[in-house]
Amino acid sequence: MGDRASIRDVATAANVSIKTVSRVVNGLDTVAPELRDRVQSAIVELNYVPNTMARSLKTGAGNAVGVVVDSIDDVFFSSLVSAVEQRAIGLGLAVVVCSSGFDPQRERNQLLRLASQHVRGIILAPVGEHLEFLEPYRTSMPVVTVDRSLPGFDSVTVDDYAAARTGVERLVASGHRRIALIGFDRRIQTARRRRAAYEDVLVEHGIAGDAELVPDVPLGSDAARAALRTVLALPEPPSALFLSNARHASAVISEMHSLGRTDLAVVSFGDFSLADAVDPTISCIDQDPYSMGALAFDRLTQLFQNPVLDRADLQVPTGFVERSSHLMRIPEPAAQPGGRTRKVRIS
Amino acid sequence: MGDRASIRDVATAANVSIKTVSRVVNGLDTVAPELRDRVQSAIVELNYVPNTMARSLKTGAGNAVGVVVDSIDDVFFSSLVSAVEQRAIGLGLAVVVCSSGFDPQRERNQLLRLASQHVRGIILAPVGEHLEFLEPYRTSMPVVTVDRSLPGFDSVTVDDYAAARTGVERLVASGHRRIALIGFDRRIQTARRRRAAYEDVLVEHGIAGDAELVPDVPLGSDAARAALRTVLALPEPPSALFLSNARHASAVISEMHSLGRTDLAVVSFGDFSLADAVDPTISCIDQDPYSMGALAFDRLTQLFQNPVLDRADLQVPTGFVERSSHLMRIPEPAAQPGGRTRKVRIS
DNA sequence: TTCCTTTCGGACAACGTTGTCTCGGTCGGT
DNA sequence: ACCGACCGAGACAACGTTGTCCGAAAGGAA
Repeated sequence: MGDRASIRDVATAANVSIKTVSRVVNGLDTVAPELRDRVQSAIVELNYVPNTMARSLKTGAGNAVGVVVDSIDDVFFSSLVSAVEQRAIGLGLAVVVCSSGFDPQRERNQLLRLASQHVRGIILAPVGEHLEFLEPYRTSMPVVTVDRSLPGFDSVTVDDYAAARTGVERLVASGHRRIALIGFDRRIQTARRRRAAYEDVLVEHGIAGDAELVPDVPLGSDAARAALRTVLALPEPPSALFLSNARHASAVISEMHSLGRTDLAVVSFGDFSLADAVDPTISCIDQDPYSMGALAFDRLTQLFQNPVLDRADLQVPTGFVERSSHLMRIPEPAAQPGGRTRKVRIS
Repeated sequence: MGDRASIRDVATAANVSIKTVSRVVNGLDTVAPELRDRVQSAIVELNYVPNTMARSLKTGAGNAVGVVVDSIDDVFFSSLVSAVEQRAIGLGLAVVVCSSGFDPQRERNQLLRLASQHVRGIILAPVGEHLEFLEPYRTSMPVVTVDRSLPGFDSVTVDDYAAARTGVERLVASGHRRIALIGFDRRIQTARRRRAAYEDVLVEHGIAGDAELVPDVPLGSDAARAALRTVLALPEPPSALFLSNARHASAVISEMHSLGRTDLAVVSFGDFSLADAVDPTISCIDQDPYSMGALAFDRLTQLFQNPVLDRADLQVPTGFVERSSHLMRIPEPAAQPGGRTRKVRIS
């Protein structure tokens, strides 16, 4: 009662050998119907559940996959994790979630902890650049990176460069020449790629770049809000925003509204809820985190079956969710300093 | 190389006994410095990580906690899970997340699976009413419910009734007498409590109830959108909405905007991002899911130390985030059918 | 009836770890 | 110098499970 029933208890209760119970539980071998019934009723009577840890210890194969992301409390990653978990259920695998908090040291701890748990494999949004310490475990514990790639690892990403180009080009097509990039963090690979796309598009259109329009935005929504205020306070403020990061988009939009600056053209990298309800509605590059999670998990299961597969960099196509914000016009040259909200009726 | 190093490999490499390695790894007993160094260099050389499963098997104590929620892809639960994970890191515990998908059968499977994994304890947003099958495991695996309570289990909730009363009273105070409740699902305990509060407030103010203003809303954002359209199509449509569920709030707000019906007064049970950016800004009852997760985890750790603690029902205080939507006035009696947006300037 | 084959149950070891026990060695005290 | 006490290290068993092997029983054929 106090302690849990083990296979041994079931065996004595059913008056059979331990091995017979094991056979019944796993259903692999044939057992006489009479005995099978005895065993099964003993199982329900004793509320026996096989000890997965002992089983995994014996068989060597774990029964869980690990997921390491920046934070679970992030629309992008929670959707991704959700996809992984849905898929994992089908294979009877548990999902262990860990957050790296964007700290390479913590990421390392989490990964080693997952290794010690003998997880079957890992889905990782990498932070650190140096994951060589994983090498000894890679054969028994494949790793697939998501959102960001890492040399030597399978990855599931989007074409950041191309998608970001699309977004910036939409803004340029609406006539904007002062476009701020909010969400840049040099530590993040995707942020660097998106910035490169941003700068290339500007150059191709003969628009002068301005480093002040690309503030460094570390984690946290406060930083994004501050970044918005900073660029708006510039002598030559931007007329458009390219939000390179879904994590910060809500905060920036919220700050725009509280400042009454809804006259800015906006494109967000990453869709988010209510993007279609704020005024103006926010045009987004859709990353489809759910598909990314599902694809990463599928790739992981392929690696389970064949660990020496050639590396693959899988890309999930992005979409452009056409709403209205990217069409916002440029204000007249004689802009009122510190002017109030200016709304533009769209088509 | 192919297989992972075990404590035995370390022992032979360092030329000591297995037990000595164990002592070094756990740092419990004193080991001669010379031997300790030998062992430690063997550990780094072989990339040894102790096998947590074997350890747990031997010691009997698991090293993970399970979390079972409706869905991880839900702002409320992802925030809650995030809090649990943050806390768990500090104790070196892994977090296994499972979604019940609001299916009692699936919830049962997940719980039994967690039992078979010998998790240390479980944080559960209960769906099913009958969890007696957990009884045999409760002493070795405490359970704390969150968001919803269950007879016989510790719980962390909010005072749904009182909080919902506050919300509905705000709407009544603004003069509304036709208030729709969107988000009701009879299967959900909190939904029932919030509905009770809603009805009590109406009765106390002499307002006639109308079952048509309380459509049944099953899961999924489509259902919430449909429910909104249904109540708005009523002969006597509501002038105010009480959104009893954060999960559906975004969908309803989005639908309001796409229908151009931003003239409705709104109070949402549960805050969400951009509630302060849509027009009108949405007044919310704040449930503080992060605190709920943290508190549930803390309670769980108390139960680890003392499994026979008296049951406790912990309540996290709610706040009312005063924005503007609950102040929306009633349209004049001569309402224009299908009228366009009507904005009301607030104080 | 006897032998062979088939079929199914059980004893045993092992997965990697830790708790218990014991033993050898060393140090200090008298 | 001898004895006792203490401390550090190793042998052994066990956690719950499964894989391997073997033996026993039963059934069919000659």
